[in-house]
Amino acid sequence: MKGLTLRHLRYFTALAQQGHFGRAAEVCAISQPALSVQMKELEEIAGAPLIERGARQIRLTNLGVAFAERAAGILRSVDDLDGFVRAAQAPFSGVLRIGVIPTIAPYLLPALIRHMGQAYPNLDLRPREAITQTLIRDLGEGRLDLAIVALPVSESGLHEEPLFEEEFVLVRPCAEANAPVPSAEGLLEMRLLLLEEGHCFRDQALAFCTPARVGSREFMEGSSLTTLVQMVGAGIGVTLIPEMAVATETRLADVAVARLPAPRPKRMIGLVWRNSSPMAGQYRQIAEVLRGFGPSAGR
Amino acid sequence: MKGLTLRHLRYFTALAQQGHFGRAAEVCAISQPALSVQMKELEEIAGAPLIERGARQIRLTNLGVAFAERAAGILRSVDDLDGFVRAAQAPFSGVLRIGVIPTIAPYLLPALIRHMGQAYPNLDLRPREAITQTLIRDLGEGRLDLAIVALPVSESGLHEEPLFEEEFVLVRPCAEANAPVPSAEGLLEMRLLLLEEGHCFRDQALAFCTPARVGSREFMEGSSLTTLVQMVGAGIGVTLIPEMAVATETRLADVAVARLPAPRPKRMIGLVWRNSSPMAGQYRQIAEVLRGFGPSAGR
DNA sequence: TAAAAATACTCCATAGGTATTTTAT
DNA sequence: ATAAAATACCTATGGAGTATTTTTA
Repeated sequence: MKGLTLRHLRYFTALAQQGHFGRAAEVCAISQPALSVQMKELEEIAGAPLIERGARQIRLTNLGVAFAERAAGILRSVDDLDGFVRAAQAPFSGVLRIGVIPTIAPYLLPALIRHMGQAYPNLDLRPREAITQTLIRDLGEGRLDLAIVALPVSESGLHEEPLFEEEFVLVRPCAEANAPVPSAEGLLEMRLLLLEEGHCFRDQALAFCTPARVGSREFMEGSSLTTLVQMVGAGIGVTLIPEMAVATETRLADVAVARLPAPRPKRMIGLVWRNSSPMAGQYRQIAEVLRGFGPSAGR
Repeated sequence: MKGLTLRHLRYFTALAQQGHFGRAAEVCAISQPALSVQMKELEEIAGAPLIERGARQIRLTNLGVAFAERAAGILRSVDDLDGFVRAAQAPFSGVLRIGVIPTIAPYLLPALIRHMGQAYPNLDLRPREAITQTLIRDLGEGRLDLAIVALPVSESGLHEEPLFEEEFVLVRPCAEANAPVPSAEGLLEMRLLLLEEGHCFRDQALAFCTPARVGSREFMEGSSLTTLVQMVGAGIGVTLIPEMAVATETRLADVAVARLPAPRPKRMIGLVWRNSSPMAGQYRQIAEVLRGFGPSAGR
């Protein structure tokens, strides 16, 4: 069918419906000769007679009738594209693959999923939890649309949209609840429990202590904040956790939470996308929604 | 989707596969700028971003991916049209609606259907039995492709293709088997059994007797040749039947068959189609096949 | 700086218009 | 003679080419 165009099909289906070149041409808003030429061309392309031409009236051949049905089906699919795009184009609709770091995901995602599911039933939200490195790589390679991580990521080609700042708090065994809050240097004297390598929060917590030279000291490591807090509850040491994790993690643990002295440790949480993405406008709207879920909301 | 063309979809699916304007353009056998312009136009028509443009590589948006899938489906349907037409175009294939008069159908159709079904398995033969008047009307109005009737029909717009001549024979009770064969005039002295009004064969049989002035005589009437022959067997009268009916109708009846004296009554059986039909070539081939089923074959 | 897409322009193929002829009833 | 489609011819839109600029990594 080399050279076949949708125009041919549109005109032909009109002709099939009207059974008359003049009227069909009118329907197509073209002149009768123009339609005549196009139909002749169509039969040439198809390599088969589709139209039975009589002087007073025309009619389709059996093949023409079948062809017209198929053509109508194709045109329907084409016209459906329009509605399809419009539906997908509606804000907060379609697939949205979003990655979140493990020290945010458990505290943000439940509320986010609940909220988005109710507010935007046409949005197919697909969250994933992974460490920053993985998220950034997947984002860059197109396997994610958005990532919620701690800024900065400083990856070329990615846009960073700040969402909110999040402070870190000290978690101690209950027994020490009334002891004075240690300084950054003092923290290193205690047994500090940290997340395992790869988690950005590990580095962020360590950064707070760095002024006092971390050196080669050994720390207990855990693979989740829950683990760390439970270990603190067992009296094994102390740890830092981000503000948003407090409500969830300290509920069932025998621990005390204390704000640290200035300069308080904190991190900036942000939304990241490829700056080549044409959906930036929508992503900014999503950022606005996310700001409503930040720790400032609870303070 | 005003202005959308198959070209847009073809180029876009190529771009989706290649992920690179230059290579996609090469695949499409056009220049890179040409592709670029078309894709920009496509996004304009779609009213949504489909392509995420980066400096080193491009990638489709989520919508673009979904769009490409749909586009590919449409293109597949379009390309299928080709094979569809080719299959339908093969000689002796597709639907063939053929009408046959009742005094031919029972004797011709079984053999015809058997033969065509074996020889042309792709032919969807749809036979119908009706009187000439009905067949001609349906043929003219496009509800039939072909009709097998007695010629001439002399209907404007219809082509008449003669197939074979068919003589009429006299059917008498067995008891009269050795009586001399009556002349046309003699027939009228006997009780002549005829088909009911509407059957062309009734008129054809009467025409044979007309020289002797049929007048207002009363005839017994039957609705099928089988009925007439059975009545003859019961001694009620005599009748004329067409040559092709002899084998079938006289097998189980107690009757004798005799050829009539010259000028022997006969009729020309022909194949009829709209002379506006572009399938005339194929119909002529079918006429050739039908000639093999005529009475001359059995003589 | 280099690779890739977008833009600018030019040309030509072709869709479509008007006028006319052909065809079949 | 008439209605309808085909043909002839002309115009203008737009698809595609080449050359060039812009962009971003």
